[in-house]
Formats: sequence, C-alpha cells, structure tokens
Amino acid sequence: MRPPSPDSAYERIYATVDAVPPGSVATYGQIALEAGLPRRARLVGRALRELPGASAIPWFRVVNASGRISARGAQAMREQRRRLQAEGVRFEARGRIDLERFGWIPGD
DNA sequence: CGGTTGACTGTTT
DNA sequence: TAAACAGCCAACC
Repeated sequence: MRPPSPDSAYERIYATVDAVPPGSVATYGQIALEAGLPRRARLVGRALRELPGASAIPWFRVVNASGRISARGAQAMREQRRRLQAEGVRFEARGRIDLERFGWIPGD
C-alpha cells in the first residue's frame, strides 16, 4: 500500500481530465465534481496550470462554464482552440462552444 | 496566523 | 448578451 500523497487531489483531477473523450469538452466545475472535489473548479485550473505543455493529459478539453477558453497567454489560447477544432469541436461566434452539443457526459 | 490570488461559477444588473 | 458582483477555497507569501 502506498501512503496518502499530498497530491492525491491533483492525481484525481488529472485522471478525470484524461477520461474526457476526443471531440468533447468538460468544464472546470464538472471535472472537479467528477473527481470527487465539489466546488473546487479553481483547483482544477491550478492543477492544469502545473502541467507541462507536452503532457499526455488532454488539458485543452477543459473550458469554463460559459463554453469559452479561460484566460491565459494568447498563444496558449490559440493552441487550445486549434487542438479542439482538430478533433471536430465547433466554435460559434465570440469563441463560444455549444456545451449542449460538445459537453462531456460522464460515462460515455 | 492572516491577507491576497485566481486555467471558476451562479446571480444580478 | 454582457459586464459586475459575490461566493468560493486551496495555495502562496
């Protein structure tokens, strides 16, 4: 058995993000909830921020509750948009994603 | 120990 | 539809 790690919350977050399938997106709050960390949306953002760009974790499939990419450098934002579009996620006017259509439904 | 910060979110203007 | 506000809570200093 492995002793509890102080990073266990982050590990659950990463595992949940990793479960989001290509072509769909999840919100920060949704990831937190699925990871068993209700009301910790900001912690999800913090965890993703620690991730190296080359990580295998699909960080780009996480957007905010408005269906938009959350602020960071303009460059990372363009990369996120490009990678989502490459999987078939459509952007509407003002950089918005239709969550009814592309939002992840846990269990799929 | 206490104030500040922020890859957030729901409600109210 | 969008901007302001208020609530949120772990990490940081």
